[in-house]
Amino acid sequence: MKVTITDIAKIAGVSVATVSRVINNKSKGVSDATRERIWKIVEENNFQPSAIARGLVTKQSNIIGLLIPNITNPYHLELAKGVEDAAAERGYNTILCDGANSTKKESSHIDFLNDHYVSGVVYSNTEEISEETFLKIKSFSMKSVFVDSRIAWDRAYNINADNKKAMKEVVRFLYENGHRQIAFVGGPATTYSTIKRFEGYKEALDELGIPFDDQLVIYGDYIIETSRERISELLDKNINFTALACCNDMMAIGAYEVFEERSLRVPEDVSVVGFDDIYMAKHIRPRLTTMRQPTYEMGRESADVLIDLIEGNGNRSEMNIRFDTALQVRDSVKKMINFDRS
Amino acid sequence: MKVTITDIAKIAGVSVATVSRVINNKSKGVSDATRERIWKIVEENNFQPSAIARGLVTKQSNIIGLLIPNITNPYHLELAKGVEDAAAERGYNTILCDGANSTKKESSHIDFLNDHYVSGVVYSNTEEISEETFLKIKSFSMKSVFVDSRIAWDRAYNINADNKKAMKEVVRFLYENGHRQIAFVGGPATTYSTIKRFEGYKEALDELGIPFDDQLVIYGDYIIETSRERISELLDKNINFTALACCNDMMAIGAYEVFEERSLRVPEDVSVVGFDDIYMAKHIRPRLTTMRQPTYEMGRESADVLIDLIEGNGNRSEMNIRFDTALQVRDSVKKMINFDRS
DNA sequence: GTCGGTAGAGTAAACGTTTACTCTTTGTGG
DNA sequence: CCACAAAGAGTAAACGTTTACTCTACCGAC
Repeated sequence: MKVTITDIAKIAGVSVATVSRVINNKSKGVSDATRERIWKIVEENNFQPSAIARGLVTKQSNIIGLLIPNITNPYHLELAKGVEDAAAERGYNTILCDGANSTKKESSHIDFLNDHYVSGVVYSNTEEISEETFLKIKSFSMKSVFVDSRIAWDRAYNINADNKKAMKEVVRFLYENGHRQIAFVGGPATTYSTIKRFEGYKEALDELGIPFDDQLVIYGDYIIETSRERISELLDKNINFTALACCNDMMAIGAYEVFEERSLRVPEDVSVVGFDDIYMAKHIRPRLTTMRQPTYEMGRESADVLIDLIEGNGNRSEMNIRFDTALQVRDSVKKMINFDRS
Repeated sequence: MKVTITDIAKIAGVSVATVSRVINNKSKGVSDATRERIWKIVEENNFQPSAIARGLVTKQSNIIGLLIPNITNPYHLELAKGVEDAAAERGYNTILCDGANSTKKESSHIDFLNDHYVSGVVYSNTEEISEETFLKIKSFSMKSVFVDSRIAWDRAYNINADNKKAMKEVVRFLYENGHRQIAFVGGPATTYSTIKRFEGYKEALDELGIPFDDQLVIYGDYIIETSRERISELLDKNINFTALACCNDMMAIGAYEVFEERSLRVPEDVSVVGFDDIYMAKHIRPRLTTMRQPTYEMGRESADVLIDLIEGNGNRSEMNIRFDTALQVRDSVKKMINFDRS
């Protein structure tokens, strides 16, 4: 049988209220002597207050939720680690929910979190969030922070990498290495990160005086398989390009595979740049040149912002937090002889 | 304000008990007419019973926990997906806890799960579990299932691949391809899976008449980095070997990298076999030949066994469940000219 | 016509906390 | 020495369910 606060009170010969005050570190209402005595008894009996009972009255749980679209993408995992670590440091537990790109699952996860009085939730890359789900989020009392998204809601904090700037940098880098025909491999076209990165791509092209060719723009799904399909199709159309700017590393891996099947060498025949810098990027061959996002840090920041919000000490004026990225130059881009340079 | 069972009762003009009977699908005590009427009201107001309040009285949560040592290993993720899917199908939610190889974290996770009346937990590969933690597990009322472990406890269900047989097969395969000097790259030497695989390695050697050389046995940590170190050391000692039998794919990836640094080609100069068949195994180059575990299925089975246990309909006589593995032959093993064959 | 059984429904306790309110004792300033 | 504040501690309601027990009405068998 589990030991309860009543048991402790009985042993100590005090009321439950006093025990409650002690274990919650309320500064008032109990003498130092009693306090110490109770702590001792608590420890001797290793009493753990029931999170459930407490939750029932406080309507708080010291739990935050984290909703990610797809657990198999290492990017989200690193984010999750960041969220978890930062939350743990502040005394919160994290419940990881894998939305698995399914609206139904997503919705049921949110219900679950709400039922359990989860104090807040971090939504990652949930661009495709359904109207119904969003209504729920708004009506529930859980605080919300959005990563890799841009939610038009005055109570939504948004945390993103500086996607536009990052992709501009990728294109410039490619340009400086002599590439002029650069294809853009996006995630879903409705996704905030992809939209922003496309803007960067286009803007860089403009600034560099490279004509935009919409045949060089394809959209995948942030996963290997669809990337393979799209790139195969691109190849089938016999459109010339010397480099690929991918919106994440998984799609770059897909590209590697297609090129291998077609006996095209990376980077000799075609250059590839990824995005994210997942763990695997430096372990595949050739090592992937990629735009590193501070994923772990972004996760940490998300949790911090969320918990500030929950605890009401959030006087953050800026609701859109942006992180800088950094290009990791490795072996997947060929330095071409650049005829344009004077 | 959240709508409660009392609200529903008021609207329907019945007692809360009746509403409770309806939403819990109790077969007795309420007429069909009333039942229908209440369901309608429940849906109109989209009432969700508070999991917290319910948990307080039932001491049940319809949640299971999953404790894994290291979330960055894709193997555990696949397991997690299996657990989650199977649990979801039976109406349970899963809380994923990343032990991060830390006893302290592990212990606090268990407390957390217990506090929340989690009905049961799946422990994955927690060989290094501390005495204290184990005492906790035993004393708590949560049901337990262990994957990739072998816990000596009469109430512990153990779920494993047939590790010994699997590793024998790996060695035989290598032998058949002409390899005679086969190094064994284990995880932590105390780990059940590594112990069993080592047994298989040794037994295969015996049966094939290959003398055992303990210099060819090294132990890593199931992660890339330590594998690199250990294999570097092995190479430094100038001990001859033509093939590596690794206890997981991550360590095989580590091997690839060391060999590359030393300008050794896989498989021309040295062959590598992995274990697990993680997602990445077919995406690295050369494609990794590896012993596939039905990881996802094992996750599903774990959840199923656990929930049977929880719901008390578990008349499983066999407490040790074993899964078969299957060798995935790809490109990392060289077929040597085999002088031994007649 | 009475008795017993049963279906439908209500009553209230219980789960383990937190917390607003109350009570008692002690200390302090004038 | 009195009035009053403050510190220490207790009382009991509340949180939203489930469930054992009770009650009523109706029906059928004898």
